Amino acid sequence: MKFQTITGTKDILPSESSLWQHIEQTARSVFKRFGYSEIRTPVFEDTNLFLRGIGETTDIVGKEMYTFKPSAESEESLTLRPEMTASVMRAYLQHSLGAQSPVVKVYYISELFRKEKPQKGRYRQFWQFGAECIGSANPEADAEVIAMMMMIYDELGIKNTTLKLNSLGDIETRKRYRTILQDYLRPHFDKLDAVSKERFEKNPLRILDSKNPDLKELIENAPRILECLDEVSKSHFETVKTYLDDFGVKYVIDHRLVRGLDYYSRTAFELVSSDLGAQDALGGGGRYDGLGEQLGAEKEIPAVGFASGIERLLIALESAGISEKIQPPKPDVMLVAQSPLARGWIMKTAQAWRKEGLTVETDLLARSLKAQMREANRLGATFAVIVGENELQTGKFQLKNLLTSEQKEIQQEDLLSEIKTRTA
RNA sequence: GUGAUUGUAGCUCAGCUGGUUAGAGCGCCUGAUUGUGGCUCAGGAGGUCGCGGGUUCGAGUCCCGUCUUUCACCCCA
Repeated sequence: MKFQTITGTKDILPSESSLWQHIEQTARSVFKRFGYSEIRTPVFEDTNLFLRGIGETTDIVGKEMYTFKPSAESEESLTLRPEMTASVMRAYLQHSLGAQSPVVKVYYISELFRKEKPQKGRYRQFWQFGAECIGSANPEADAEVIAMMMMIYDELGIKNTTLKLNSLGDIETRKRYRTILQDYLRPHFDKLDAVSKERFEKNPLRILDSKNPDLKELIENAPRILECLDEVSKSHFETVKTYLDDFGVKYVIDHRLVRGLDYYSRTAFELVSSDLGAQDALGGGGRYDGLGEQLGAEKEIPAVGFASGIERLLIALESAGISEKIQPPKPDVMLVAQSPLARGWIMKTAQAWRKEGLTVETDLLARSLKAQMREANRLGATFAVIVGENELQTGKFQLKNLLTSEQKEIQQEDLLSEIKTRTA
């Protein structure tokens, strides 16, 4: 029996981890500059958290959750987290984070679990980085979150993206618009496809999202939610757009952008890339003022956030030719031993130099000098030091620069400082 | 869940209508006169042809099942 990864899961191998670290470091760096702190929550939660938070009619909750009982006789139901926002809000409420500071700004880099059929840019265990800004109802928060997300992509060098922007208004607006949309669609009901007919009652806004080309014209001519906005949402949206203009963040208004999770209100946004195939969303987010109350808060808790798929970002980095430029770190020096006695010396010296901060390689296979040199070259070491009986007796060492092929004789006591200055 | 698609050395792939010990490139290892890498040359290791059945004198090649890969629908990051 050969073991292998479960369908929809992936190993991140040593050859790829540099790229992952590069993405994570870039994200952390931007988050830090915006004053966001990291939050880490458990990978599993009470199933009800997601039922309440995400919405029971959504596909995520309806058919994509990994739900299990901690033991056969237990009443409890647990679920591997399919997204982070509900967990973050749960932590915010549980620890009364809002009582300590009026605005709580957190980010995460986490793995999530959804039992979907895998395809390009979609896995059953996948990674997201994202941020939540909790406590401000003002458009400044929306603008900042969007700008922060865009800055990460910008610093990673991602081009060919489109930022889509829309506003869903407040809850009243959505209710009102829902009726308006249904009234518009009702005379055309027979023309709708099966999926859209299904959505007509349950979630008519999703019909706008349909990829069916036959419905294109119908959807184009549908009444737009932006024209139905309440006054507060309208001016909120205008202010968000003004800030984005000021920041130089480019966007397009997309009337069809209706985010899938129930808790969104007002601002909704999505960053799409043409490099990605059918799953074209690199990241997305929006305002979710209603979530806190859904999870049991006494009053409305205004909040806005975004989430980005790391595997999808990887695809975009790949097609932009950026991923190949991120190389794994290379050793400063390879210590090459020519005899058993020399091997003892290089082991001790390697240990000492590593404490000094150098990246030092040695051959663990006791191979020939030639093989050790080959290894040094393969690893991309800057220097090789060849250590044999002569060196140990005379205290004079051959320091070879593998990048230039220059070799010179150095006194033992000067080796470390020479290598340090030349690799700094 | 539905519909397609893939599966041969570590990697990328050949293998014609079923026929003797399954190949290439890259990578890996060793060597090219005894203490020196990268290029070149020579040699070498490495494969239950996803797995299980079946057809056949004979299957990597045909059939069935199963798992897996990839892509799309659905949905989403």
